[in-house]
Formats: sequence, structure tokens, C-alpha cells
Amino acid sequence: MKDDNYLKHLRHSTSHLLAAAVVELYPDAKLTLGPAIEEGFYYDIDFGNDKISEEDFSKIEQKMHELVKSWKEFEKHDVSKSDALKEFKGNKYKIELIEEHSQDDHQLTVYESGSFRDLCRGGHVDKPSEELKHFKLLSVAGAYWRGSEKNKMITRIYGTIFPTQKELDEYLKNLELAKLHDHRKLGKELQLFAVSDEVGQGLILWLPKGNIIKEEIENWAKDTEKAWGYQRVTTPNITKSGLYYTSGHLPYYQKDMYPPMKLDDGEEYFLKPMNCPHHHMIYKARPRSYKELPLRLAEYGTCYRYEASGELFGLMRVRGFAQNDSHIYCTQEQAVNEFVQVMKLHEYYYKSLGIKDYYLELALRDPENKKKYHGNEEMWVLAEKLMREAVKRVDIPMVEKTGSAAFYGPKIDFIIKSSIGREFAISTNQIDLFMGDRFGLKYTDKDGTEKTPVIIHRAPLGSHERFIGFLIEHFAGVFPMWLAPVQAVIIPISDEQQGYAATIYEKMNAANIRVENWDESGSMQKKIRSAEKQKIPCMIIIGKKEVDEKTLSVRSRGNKDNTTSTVDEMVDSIKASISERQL
RNA sequence: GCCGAAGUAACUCAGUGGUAGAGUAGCUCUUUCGUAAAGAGCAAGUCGUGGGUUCAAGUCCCACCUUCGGCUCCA
Repeated sequence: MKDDNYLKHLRHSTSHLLAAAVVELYPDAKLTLGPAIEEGFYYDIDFGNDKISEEDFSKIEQKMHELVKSWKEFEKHDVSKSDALKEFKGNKYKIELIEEHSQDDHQLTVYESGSFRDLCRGGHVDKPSEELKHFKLLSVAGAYWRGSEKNKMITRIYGTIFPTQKELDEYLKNLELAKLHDHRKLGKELQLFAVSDEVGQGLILWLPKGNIIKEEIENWAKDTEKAWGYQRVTTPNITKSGLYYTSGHLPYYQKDMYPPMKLDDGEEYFLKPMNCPHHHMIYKARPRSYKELPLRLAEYGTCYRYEASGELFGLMRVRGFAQNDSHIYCTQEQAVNEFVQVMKLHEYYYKSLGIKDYYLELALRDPENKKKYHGNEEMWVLAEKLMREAVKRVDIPMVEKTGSAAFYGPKIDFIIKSSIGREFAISTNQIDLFMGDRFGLKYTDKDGTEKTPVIIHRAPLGSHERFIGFLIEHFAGVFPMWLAPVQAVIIPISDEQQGYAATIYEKMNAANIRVENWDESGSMQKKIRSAEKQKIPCMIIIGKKEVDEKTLSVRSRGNKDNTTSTVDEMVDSIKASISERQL
């Protein structure tokens, strides 16, 4: 049995092989780093003035196959700093690494295979010539040296390898299959959304069918959040700049905001990039008592962010979006409990949709770079402590990530994996001890003193855009009945059944079922094909037999076997299926 | 924004310097069909946009726009 560690070694070893082939073919290329990653490996290489594209892959792969024949093993050599500096003297990246590693008294090692030597800390297979066979280079990309956009961008080549050809073929086949379930492809085929050059990049146009999904989700959120003690509010899409100076967002995020409108009152108005300050203003609309807390204000708030063009991605990263947003104002004593409830609300939503593959990411500040963060030390420590306490009370796996906190506090993101293997941060949550103070929010406590409330930020359903993008892939377009844009379609076999079909249509429509009557000319077979392709859950076939017997022949999506029922039974069964949302 | 690639009809795609093509969708007519594509015809494209090279550009060159694969970023 080959374990994960073996796969890691196999992949890292192949990155050496890739590097070896590249330096043979491109003698000026400067190697940097070549780690194994989850599904393969990459090597970052500075090609200097040479350009490389996927067209060059077959040539490189060929060279790799050729070189590996002489790679009997990876031979380890301990080297001193001065020897290492000598050996890699033409390569500024390796020199940087050598300087860095030798600083913390790290023993430098060079691994030799065939005639190729690379600075490396190890982790290889034993018999490269036998094991490094079933690999493939996948894509070429740019990557900043050491991950910082201040550095030079160098070329990254991605590839993968498996122990057997069969596993490699399977992996490649799955990559192809995933493309079929891509939300951008399905969104077009199922006519859910569109974008238009004339409107602008990253601005989503919801088509009638996609809008049904959007409204169903929104209604669900309204019902659910009402039951969980939220009150709904509505706030405008623009606001004066002052609000974002108060929050501290403006200096920090201005390049990611649409530029302001200057009005003749001398004010600058911005499109809102988030809803928080508006909700704070609602909190502030009158004096608050401890008796009102926790106060939970919720809104599907439309926000605009001027995301960099290269970051836009289907529905997942857009410039205009409607956020399932809410802010909970509570006392410090209530905060943990409220945050636990927020986690539980997430669990309820995800369970209802059959989403199982998710985890939490606790985003902490980078202790090396405190300038980036506002607020005082105590506040950061306390916010983190409260959130950790809350997370302990739910059963969701969590990973920690330093350096990715918001500027005003740590946060907990829900990361969901879509069925085609992409991961998305769908919801960002915070116990915020910073903004209450900034905005001068107060409540009068039992003893008559004024206190500042804790603010909890949460967005379990993310934004309509990202969440529906995720759902399209999660369901592969096969939406459950309550979300299906068209729930049933009536297919009369010939024109003679049109009268009966119209009667059925009227009844179903009156029962609030999203039904279409396909009574135009064309073969029944073709209509069934088309209904299957649109993934309509329920096809109602009507021929002479059904008219005579006053019945319906019902074909379910993806299932050739029909059942016979009456209209009333049909309506009841669809209604039952719709209500399955509430688990 | 950065590195790389791509953009031809509504959609999927063919077209390597010499008169813009196919399938699907659409429209018209015929067909009235029993569980995933009935037949014929019609219409549809400033070949992403703008420059340039050439007797001649979808095709070659430059710039820009948009999309895609990544990087960086995501309040």
C-alpha cells in the first residue's frame, strides 16, 4: 500500500527530474523551489529571457524520460555554507535560500541524481529510474518569488505523477469530468446567469432561471433567520466617505473600491464594499439598552468591490454581489454563546443542502508584521480567545493560518470543497472588539453605565453569487426540487392531447408549481432529451392512454422508468419533494 | 495588477496569406410521433476592437478589450 508520504516523495522527486530536464534544454534557467503539492508538484524557475508555454511540454517530458534512466538513486551530500555558495554562485535564488537556511544552523544538503545536483532538504523515492514513470506536465503559470507581489514573477510549471499509469489516466479523466460540472459551463447551459461586456467585468446578470434559485435561497434565509431571532433591515448602496474613515477601511482598501462620486455638497460618496458600517448606523439610530441585546440585524446587502481584473472568476469572485450578511450586537458575556449559535446556523444550512465537506480556518495576525493590524494587543488576544472557546463547542475541524486576519481582528472562515475539488471560503465570521469602539456604539447596562457592545459578523450563505456558483457545482446542475428553476414539464405526445395538457398545466400552475407546457410541435423523444439536458426533475408525458384513463405518466430526471399517477397525486408528490428543504 | 494562453454565427467548433464553413439552437413548411436528436428549406458572422505589413489578412506584426490556467489579493 502506497501511503501519502510515498506520494509526496514521488512527486517531489519528479520535480527534481523536471528541473534537470529544464536546465538541459534551457541552460540559462535558474532553479528556485520545487515542492510536492496536494495533487502533484511544481517547480518555480526563472527562465530569464526565454519564454515557455505548454507547447514545450512534450519536449520537456521527453527529456525527463530520457534522463531518468540514469537516475539510480538520490545521493545525499552534506555541504558547508561556503561550498554551497560556491556551487550555486550564479543563482541568486538559491543563494538567498542558502543564506536563510544557514542562519538557523540548518545542515545544508545537496541531492545528486544522475548528473543533476540540487539544493534540497530531502524527501525522495529510492529508485527513481524505476519509480518516476507515470508523470505529466499540466500547466505553466506565473508565480511571485517567495509569494510576494513585490518580487519578480517567475515561471511555475505544474505537473503530477502517480505510481501507476492507471491512476494517472484516472486523474486526468477526472480533470476532464470536472470541467463538465464547472459552474460557468452549467450556468450558461442551464441559462442561470450571464455577464456582458457592455455592463462590465464581474457584474452578474441573473437570468430568470438563475433568479429563481437566488430568490429561493433568499426566502429560505429570511425564514430561517427569523426563526433564529434575526431582524431584517435594508440599507442603501452608497454612502459618504466619512463612514469608511471611521471604520478604517478607506485608507486600507481604497484601491479595491469603486472610485467615489463627488457631489455638489462637497462630499464623496462610495458604493458600499460591505454592510457593516450601515448596520452600525442602525444600531446607533437610538440609544440602546442591555435589554435589547443580543440585537441581530440581517440583510442581503448588495456590495461592490473593484477586484483586480485577474482575480475575477465566474460567480466565485465578482465585483458586485449580494451578501447574506448580519451583525449581532451583544454583551461580552453573550459573545461566545452567540458565536456558537452562528456556527450552529452554518451547520443547519449546510446539512440541509447535503454539504459535508467543509472545515474552519482560524485566520490570525502575523506576529512579525503587527503594523498591518489596528487595535490594541488585549483586544486581539481576547477576540481570539472567545472564538476558540466557541469553536470548542461545535464539532467542526479547524486549521489555523497566521497572517490572514482582517486588519481589525482575527476571523473564522468556513471553507467548503465543491464536488469538482475546488475549495472556497464561503463565510467569514468574527467576534469584533474593534469597530464598536470606532463607531462609538453604546448600550446602557443594568447598573446604568454605558458600555460598548461586541459585534459578531457572519455570512453563512456567503454571497448569492459565490454560494450559487458553489451550489451549481455541488449539485452538478441537478438541483433539488425546491431549487429547480423548472420543477415539471408537460410533454403531450401529439397535438390531440393539447387540451388535456392545458388542463394539467392550469392545475399545477395554480398549485404554485413551476411548470412549463411544451405543446409546440416536435417529437416527444426530442422534448424528453431536452428536459433531461435541462435537468428538470419531473417530466409529465401525456398520450392517448393518459387522456382516456385521466392519468399522467411521470418520468423522473435521470430515470427511464415511468410511474402512473393522477394530477392530485402528482401535485402532492412535488409539494412533498419541495418541502424536503426543511430537514 | 502580474506571468502564460485563447477569442470565428446564439452555443460547440473547423478553417496555416487567395470568394467565411459545419453541427446544434432559431424561423417557415411537412411530420403527430410512447420515453435522450423526424425531414426539407430559410435566415444568421465588420472573424473581440483599433492600427500596421501585403496586390491580397480570420490567418503575419503591434496596442487595447474580454475570457481561461495560475500568482498575489479578498473587509
